[in-house]
Amino acid sequence: MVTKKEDKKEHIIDTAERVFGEFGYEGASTRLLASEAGVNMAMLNYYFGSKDGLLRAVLERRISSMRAVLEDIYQQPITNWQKLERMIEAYLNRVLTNNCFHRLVQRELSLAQRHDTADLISEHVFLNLKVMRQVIVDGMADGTFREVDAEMTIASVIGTKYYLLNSTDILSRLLNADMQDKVQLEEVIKPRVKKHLLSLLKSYLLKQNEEK
Amino acid sequence: MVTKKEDKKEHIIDTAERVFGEFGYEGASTRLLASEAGVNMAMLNYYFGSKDGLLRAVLERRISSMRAVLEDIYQQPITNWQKLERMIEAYLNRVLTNNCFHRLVQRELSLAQRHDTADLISEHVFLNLKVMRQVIVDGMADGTFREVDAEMTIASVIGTKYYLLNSTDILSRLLNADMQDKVQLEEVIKPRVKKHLLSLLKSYLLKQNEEK
DNA sequence: CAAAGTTAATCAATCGATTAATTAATTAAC
DNA sequence: GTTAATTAATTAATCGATTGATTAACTTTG
Repeated sequence: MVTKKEDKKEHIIDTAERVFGEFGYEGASTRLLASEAGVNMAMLNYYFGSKDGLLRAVLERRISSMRAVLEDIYQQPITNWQKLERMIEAYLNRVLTNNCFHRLVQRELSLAQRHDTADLISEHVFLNLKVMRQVIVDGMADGTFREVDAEMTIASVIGTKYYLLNSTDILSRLLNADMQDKVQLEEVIKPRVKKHLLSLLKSYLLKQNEEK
Repeated sequence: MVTKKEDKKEHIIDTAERVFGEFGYEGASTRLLASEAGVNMAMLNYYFGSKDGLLRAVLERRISSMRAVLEDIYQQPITNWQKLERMIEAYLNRVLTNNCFHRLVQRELSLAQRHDTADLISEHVFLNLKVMRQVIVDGMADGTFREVDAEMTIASVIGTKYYLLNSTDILSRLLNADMQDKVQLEEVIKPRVKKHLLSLLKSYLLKQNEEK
């Protein structure tokens, strides 16, 4: 039964995603990874070859799907503002739901001395950013958006989300909400970020933001 | 001669700040830290007690001064917009210049399983954010700012800088500039971020942003 | 009974930390 | 001032613990 083996692999990857996210790559020992997943330590090497292979498996599982979503939105026959709206919403859902994963990604990217895996992510993330930038560039070209620094605007959008994600502790205090709590995150924080980002971008990008 | 000893300690802290920033806390071994600083490994424990003590020394050196700067700006007899302007400029100068340090701080804060030192930073950063938030709250109270989500607005400002700092590699490609290069960072990136953030906040916060 | 899956035991390497011995710097004695 | 005594600074060697990885034996599966 292939299913059972694949289920086990999936379970290990699930666990590793969380443990890597909580402890960092260096901080998560193979023994910890194994015991958290409830398997023998040797199984990690049996399935993934090495600790690095496990990290790669964690990354590759999620890495490509995000761009597919963005590309799909980009192709839709809607206004550039609507595209931006949907992209932000899609990104927000991804990032805040699979928060362990995105924390892991962000942390590994921030290391100057990186693993080979970092380049793997780097390329994919870069392409994601380019799609989002293109929407802003298109919007400026067709005259619906003001002339802004497209790249920096993207950086502000993504930066807001990553900051929320990676400084959970501090922001929980500032926002008066427990961001560790999945329910609060989903029902309070997420709508709040969404509203904020859209309102921020609306007043910055859209020319006709006086009438409403 | 006390100076010589203190110079040596300072040199070790300087080096540790960079190495921790590049490799992460777990990734930077005591042997590496020592050899990069050009001292015997035992000297680290002699001066700082432990690896953790060295990290604490790195953090404590910079941690308190930022708030002093912000508090000073907050007390000045200027408009809230001007306060915000100056705070952003001050923050930007700090963060982009001592980038290794701020990368280190952010990375340690993003770990769910943290060192005691993380709480030390957490408190200070939180207080910094509160001061900046207060400026926005004040501005809304005196009617010069629109009614916005003050906490989220702060998150966007800090988040922008955070993202620039921690995804250097990707953003260098997106911005078409080498952010590792100190000169370009100082003369190209910094003014560009500054202009972007101020222009973004201006259109979002200030009511009279039509005339100019 | 052959292949895949799983285990406990163990590998060398590296981790942070400490030791005891040595050198340099400071202080005290005269 | 010179020298002896005392403290501080520095070194190489080594500590036990833990790291990622591998082995060989064992169990399950098809």
